[in-house]
Order: sequence, then structure tokens, then C-alpha cells
Amino acid sequence: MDQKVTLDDVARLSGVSRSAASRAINNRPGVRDDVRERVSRIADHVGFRPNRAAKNLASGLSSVIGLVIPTDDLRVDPYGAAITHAVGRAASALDLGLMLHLAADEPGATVHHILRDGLIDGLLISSVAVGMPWVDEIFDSSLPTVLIGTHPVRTGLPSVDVENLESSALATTHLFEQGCHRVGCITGPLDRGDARDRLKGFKLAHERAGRPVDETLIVNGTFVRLSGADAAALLINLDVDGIFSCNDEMAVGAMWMLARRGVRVPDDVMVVGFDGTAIDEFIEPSLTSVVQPIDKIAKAAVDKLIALVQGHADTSSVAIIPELVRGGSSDRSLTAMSITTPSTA
Amino acid sequence: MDQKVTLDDVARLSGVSRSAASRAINNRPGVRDDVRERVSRIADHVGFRPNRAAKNLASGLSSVIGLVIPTDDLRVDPYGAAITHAVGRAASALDLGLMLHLAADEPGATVHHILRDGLIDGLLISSVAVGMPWVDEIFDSSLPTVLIGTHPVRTGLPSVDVENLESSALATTHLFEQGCHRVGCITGPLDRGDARDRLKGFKLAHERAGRPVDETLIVNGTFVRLSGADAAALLINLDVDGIFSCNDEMAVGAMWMLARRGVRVPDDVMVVGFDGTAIDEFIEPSLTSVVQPIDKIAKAAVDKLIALVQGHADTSSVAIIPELVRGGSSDRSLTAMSITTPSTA
DNA sequence: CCGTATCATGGAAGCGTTTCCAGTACAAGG
DNA sequence: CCTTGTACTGGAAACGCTTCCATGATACGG
Repeated sequence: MDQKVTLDDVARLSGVSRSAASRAINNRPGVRDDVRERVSRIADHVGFRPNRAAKNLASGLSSVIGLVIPTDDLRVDPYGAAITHAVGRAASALDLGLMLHLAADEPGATVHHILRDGLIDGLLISSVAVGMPWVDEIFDSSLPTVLIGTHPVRTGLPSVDVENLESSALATTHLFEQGCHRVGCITGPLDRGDARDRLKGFKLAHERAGRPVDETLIVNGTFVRLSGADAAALLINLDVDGIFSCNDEMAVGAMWMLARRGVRVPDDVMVVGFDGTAIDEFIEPSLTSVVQPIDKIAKAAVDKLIALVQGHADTSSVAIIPELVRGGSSDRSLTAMSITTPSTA
Repeated sequence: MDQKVTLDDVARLSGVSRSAASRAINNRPGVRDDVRERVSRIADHVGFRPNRAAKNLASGLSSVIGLVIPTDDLRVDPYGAAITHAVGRAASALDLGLMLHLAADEPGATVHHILRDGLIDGLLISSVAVGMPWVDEIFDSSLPTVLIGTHPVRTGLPSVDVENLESSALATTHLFEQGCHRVGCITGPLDRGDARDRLKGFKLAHERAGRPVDETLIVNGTFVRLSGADAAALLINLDVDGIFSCNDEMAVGAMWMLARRGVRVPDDVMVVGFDGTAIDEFIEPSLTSVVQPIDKIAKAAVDKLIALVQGHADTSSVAIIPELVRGGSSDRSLTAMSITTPSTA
């Protein structure tokens, strides 16, 4: 049962040629139905598993896709873990293997490994920042590639991303509706496209509400907790009564700082985040956030990639609509109610 | 530059046979030094990248290892993300590819895919629970496999794990030394070996200190936050003044519950966790925890796996010693000092 | 100067598939 | 009954590499 069974064995046992057996097993036309059935029954019976390497070599396809994710994202940002997990599930649902490439170790070597090894059929690249030149090298290569996120400068790249602009506007507007007058914004690193779009959305909401944007209330963050805490410390002194944090990590940092400074949430300051990674964070009060449907994003990305691999040229950009999930951090009535233990689903 | 360059091309350009070129490039004996150098220079120059599939097929080795990780671990437990990240780094340091297998989707299919596809040279299995029968199937197969963690029943498996018993005793003793008299324990799921060992360590510390173990103060948890919160709620009513939580996730949940119930940490109750995943959690006060050197564990596991792949039979079990990192949750003097923003490294 | 050991070298046989192509059988149409 | 077409079938050539083996060259001791 542990010995290797080759296609030849199956063919011999079935009394057909290797080519016929191959066609039968791969459900390709050119075999009579009864033969196909006999072959696959025998294959099953002897525990035949096609050797991937041989298959790959002969067909040029490996049924494995790659996922490039910045090292830091997987370690410090729960979003990285979430996207990895989601892509993994989406891939195995399609019976695809998933190779993990941790980026930023050795850009040069990495990119060539990925590109020319012939091990993967296509590549998913997550959360790319400007300043990784090798990323463009990949997009310019012949390897099918789909971006998960927004490229800061290039357009016309096949990509899947959460809709950032309108969603951020929605989050900001939500703060206005909840009665906030001075709303601060903690941005992400502005060399990233998504961070820029979220800031744009923040401004857009002001425009629509007929309120001027107070640029002093826009503080640059880096998408990590500490930067959120630092930014919050600044914003407190500027008398904000609302904070839109461009991701949840920074929102958690901000709330930590607010608590430490004795600022009450949501009574004194309301907070809204983005991503939905802090949903299970057990913070008090629970965080209002623009929650990304990560599974949906991952599935869309994998589907798009497979289409690309199969030759369907497609450079479109898919925007997935997130959902504003209200928590106690922007809703006084919710705080009063939230005496029960939050569920972790 | 994007066209495929084969070994034949390199050989022809270098004026040697394909076999000589292969030996030269793979640093195998049987080529004169000057020839070797010429060949590799030319290979470099034309951008030759050996086709992995072909290499794999011919040699039987793929230079790719697999990592099996329970789905939930990657999503809800930061430890899963941390170990994935660490293994990824350790693998790429050795120029190995990493295939990610999310477990528990379809045990049966998964295991066969992994085992017989011939895509990977060896497998790392993380955090296994009893009740996944296919895991044993893998260990009984001929695929080199290393366990990261503790198998609940089997011994003699090649594995790498953090030392659980003494470390838990150390953590518990630490609480005694800090002045705790009634220390509760929030356990992990007791069908897991590591969870059992940590509980044993908790009891061992009592024995050494000559204190009786109060079984009512041992509350079963599941390694997730919510269970920590629930357990803490119980323990509060039992008048504990110290809590040893068998992982950080539950410790965070416990501290959340303590805060909500108005119990002060560390003044009323001290808390110690295990794993070190909540170090950057921005919780107040910072959590004392038995911190696992995850990079070290991952490296040890990968090294061991490679040794196995290369034929060095080795069923030993490596225990990595963690470090007790003191935070404000078990130290009143630290709390007083911790007015500065914690760093995120 | 010859026999022998040593070592670089190239030829060729795989590794386990897919896939092209030429054949064969069989049914339908003339 | 012969032709044409259709549908299945098996032989054989890839795919790009490793590795065994025979060959040829060189150096060494006798």
C-alpha cells in the first residue's frame, strides 16, 4: 500500500495501453466508457496516485499555486494569517497545492526561484508595497499572477481587493452620524495603495457632508499597533471626538492608549477600524470595523488566477464590498447592552 | 530572459556533455575545477534555472517540505501563524520550498495527496490532537515526518517541542514566589499532550512547594480566548489570587474577564500565560508568560526533517527550553513602572 | 616501456507522465 | 461490397534532469 504504483501498472492490470489508461484516469475523451470505468476501478483498487513531478514535467502544469506574503504580514498582522488561511482553503477546495513564499528575505533570489523553477502554475501576491521592485518583475513575466490588494502605482493588473474608497467614506460618515464633530484619521503607510484609498475615503466623506477636512487631524501610521497608540496620543491632544483608524491593528493600539489616558470609548471618543481582524480581540468595548470578507476575496483571487492559468486573459480588477459591523466603540447604546460575553463564533 | 534555458543549452554553450554540466552545477565530483567554473559562469550568464519538476522526477527529491497545520490554528491561534512563519523562514534559509497543508478539511483525501503525490520530501506536522487518525497513518508511512509538539499517546516519534513540564512548574512556582496562595489553573484541551504536560507541571510545582493541589481550582479550557474568559469567571468566585493559564490566548481572555469584573491585575489576582503570543498584545498590564523560542523550534524541526530525508534514522525527541518573561501581570513593581509605551520590537 | 590505478568525460538509460500520430475496428452511406 | 468517416487504441516521442557505465586520458610505479 505504500509501494509506488505507476500508470504502467494500472495499464497492464487493466489490459490497456499506458496512453489509454492516462486518458481514462484524467477523464479525457478517447476511451470507451466501459474501459474508462474498468481502468479507474483498478486504479482505485491498487491505490494509484499519479506522480506529480512526472505529471508536471510532461504537462507543464503542476496544480500548485504560490502565495507571496511579506514576512511581517504573517507575523505581526493578523490580516496576513487570515489571508493565508483563506487562500489555503480556497486552493484546497480546487484541489490545488499551495506554496508559501515569505517575501522580503532575499528579493532577487526569491523572485527567480519563484519564476523559473516551474514548480507553480501561478502566483498570488498579497499586500504589496511600492519599493519591492521584484514584484513588478513578476508581473512583467509570463507567470500568471493575481494581486490581492491594490498596487500603489500600476493599473491594469489582474487583482482582487476590498473596496477601500467608499467603505472608508462609509465608516467616516458613520462617525458623523453618531454625532462626532472632530474626527481624526490614522492612516496606513501612504506608499501603499490601499492606505491611500482609505484616506481618500475619509476625505470624501467630509466633502459629502460639507465639512472641511482638518489636515492636522490626519496622522500617519504604519498599520501596526504601536503606531496606532502613538497616533491616538497625538489625536487626544487635538480634542477629537472620533477616530477612523485605517486598520484594526492600529485601532486596537489607539484604544489601548485611550484607555491608558483615561479617555472613555465611546463616550469621549468613538473609534472605527478597518479589516475586521480585531473582532475576536476581546477588547472593551468591541470595535466597530469595516469587516473584509476574506474568504470571498481569497476565493475570487484563486478563481481569477486559475482562469489566467487556463489562458483566459483578464486584467480586470475585482472589488469586494466589505461590511460595516457595529460594535460598542462607536455606539453608546451597544455599550450599555454588552454585558454578555461576546461570542467567538 | 524569460525563455526557458535548459541544461542542454548550458552544456552546449560550455562545450561539455549534459552529464558533465549537471555535475558541475550541482557541485558533484567528477569535473575538473576549471570546467566546473566555466560551466557555472555560463549557466549564470544565460540565467539557467533547473526545472524543479524534472529534477524531482529524475532524482526523487523535490527540495520541498510540507507543513500540516490544523485549519483553526492558523486562523484563531496566533501560535499557528507564528509557527508557520518560523517554519517558512527556516525552510527558505535552507533553500527549501514550503507547501502548506491545512488539515481537517478532508482527512482522508488530504493524507493521500500528501503521502503519495511525491511532491514533498518530508513533512512537518504541527499541534496534533488525538482523534486525527490519519496522522498516525502518516507516521507509519515511509514519508519522513517530524512532529512539532507532543503526541498525546505515541512515543518514539521524531519530534521537536517546547519543554512543557518543567516550564509550567517554573511558571507556577513564580506565582508562589510572588506571594500567591490560591493559584488556579486554566488547562488546554486535555486530549492534547502538551496541555496535559502543562497541567502536570502545575501540579508538580505544588508538590515541590509542599502545597496540596486543590482540584477545584483546575478549570478546563480549550486554548481559545473565550474559554479563558469563562474559566476566569469561575475562578474569581473561588477566590484565587493567581492564575496559571496554559496558553496566552486564554490568559488574554481571562484578563479581559477580570477587568470586566473589576478584579485588579496583579493586585488582586496575578496571571501567568504560556507561549508568548500575547507579548505584543497591548494588554494592560503586560502578560507574564513562558515564551517559546519559536524560530529555534522551527529550525530544529526543519533540520531534523532534513536529516531524516537524508536517511539518518532518528526518532529522538528534542525539547526546546522556553524562557519565563515577566510582565506586569505578575509583578506589582513592574506595573508601577510600566508607564512607557511598550515596544513592539 | 608497459601495466595498472585514477579520474574526468560523454553516451545513454531511466524517472512517470502526457500527447501526438498512425493505425485499427466498426458503422453508416453509396 | 467498397468507400468514407468516426471513435477508440497503442506505440513512441517528448518533458528536463540525474546517474550509471563504458570509454579515454593521464599519471604513476615497477
